[in-house]
Amino acid sequence: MATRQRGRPRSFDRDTALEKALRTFWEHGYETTSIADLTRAMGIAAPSLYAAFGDKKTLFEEVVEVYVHRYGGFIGRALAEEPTARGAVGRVLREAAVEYTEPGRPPGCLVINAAVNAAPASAEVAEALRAMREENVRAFASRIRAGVAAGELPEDTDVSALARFTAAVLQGMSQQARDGAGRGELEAVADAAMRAWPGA
Amino acid sequence: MATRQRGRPRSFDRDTALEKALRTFWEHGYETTSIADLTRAMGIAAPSLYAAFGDKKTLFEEVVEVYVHRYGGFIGRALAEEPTARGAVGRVLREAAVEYTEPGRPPGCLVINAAVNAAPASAEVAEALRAMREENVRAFASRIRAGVAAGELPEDTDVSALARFTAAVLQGMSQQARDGAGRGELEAVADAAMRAWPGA
DNA sequence: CGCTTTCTTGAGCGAGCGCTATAGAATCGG
DNA sequence: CCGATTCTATAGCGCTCGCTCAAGAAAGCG
Repeated sequence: MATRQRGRPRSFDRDTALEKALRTFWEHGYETTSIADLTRAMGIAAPSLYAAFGDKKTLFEEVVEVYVHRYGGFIGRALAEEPTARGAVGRVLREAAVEYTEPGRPPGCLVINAAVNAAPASAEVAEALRAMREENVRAFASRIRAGVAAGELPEDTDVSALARFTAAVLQGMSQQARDGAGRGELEAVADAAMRAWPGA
Repeated sequence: MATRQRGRPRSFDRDTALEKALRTFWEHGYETTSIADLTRAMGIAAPSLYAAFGDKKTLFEEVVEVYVHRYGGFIGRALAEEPTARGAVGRVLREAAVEYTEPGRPPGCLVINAAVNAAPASAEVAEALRAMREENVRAFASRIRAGVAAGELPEDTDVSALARFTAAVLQGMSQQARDGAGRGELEAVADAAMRAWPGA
């Protein structure tokens, strides 16, 4: 069919505007980004924003979806592609040092930092990000457990402790990045963390 | 002298009200705590708050001062009292696991978590907390450097990397605590972190 | 008892919040 | 061209924000 669109066409590019919103939320967080901040960054007026993206919470949810796909994929790739658990987690941390300090982007991780301070009205958003962080812990644990099963790591390895430690380091690196730490400093943190692994 | 106070006496206890404000800021953060939240928690009306504590930013500064003295002292004590750098940092992390999950308190650390998401209007407050975190990194580095000088740690120890790693773990532990991690889980993170030390 | 001083209370300021009603502009099918 | 449709732009809704004015209450001093 390809029935042509009726009515007045949209005067802005939806993906471009969404990316602008993403950057704004990434830099300032969910609650501290106002609709006025968004419309300014996106170059559109409020009614256009609401027509194209729904309300603030819905827009943020779409932003998170895009963020995870476009900027958070390195974690899943490292865990899936590296042959050893140690290599996988080491690559996650070292790549995080790069990702979190990439020039031309807000520093740190949106999922980690965008809803740390949330009023009760934003509890759902904060909880959604918290669940994603918890899911990361589970992914680390799953990969480490596979490493134990494969004989790569000792049988008595405390899998969940190592997974939670990895997540804590990642979160610490993200805040350090926001506090101004550079790529080299974060890489040193990542290397230090890997020395905590069994048989280092 | 002891000139008695003239005029109507204050109807609330200043220290008690300040502690209530401290808990509220600790739990919800600087920007996401409103004056209405504070007056409700402190049990006083807005003009009384402003007369006794100044504006919101000034009140927060006093809250931070009390917080550091009352709840943040364990870091300085551990660094000063332990005979070795390794023992000092290990004690900081293990005590943090306890402090950050103490029942009857908001989880995590106010200095680490209260101003992660800050609008430009609160930039000064966010920067003040950032400076305190940076000061912590320097304190860790100083103690570790002393350990190297004392021959406790190898000459080629990367002092600033180990210091920044410690700070990152501490910050990660604080966020994990806010995300619901228990004392035991955080202690496991602390123990894991200490295995990253030279000669572990 | 006044008089002064200090605090409390209630009301409300201007500004910004998330969000939307309304009217006009731009494109379609016919 | 006409009407239907879908977007944009202005303006403003009710609400909350940080903060303060004005009036009254409670204390000490003479």
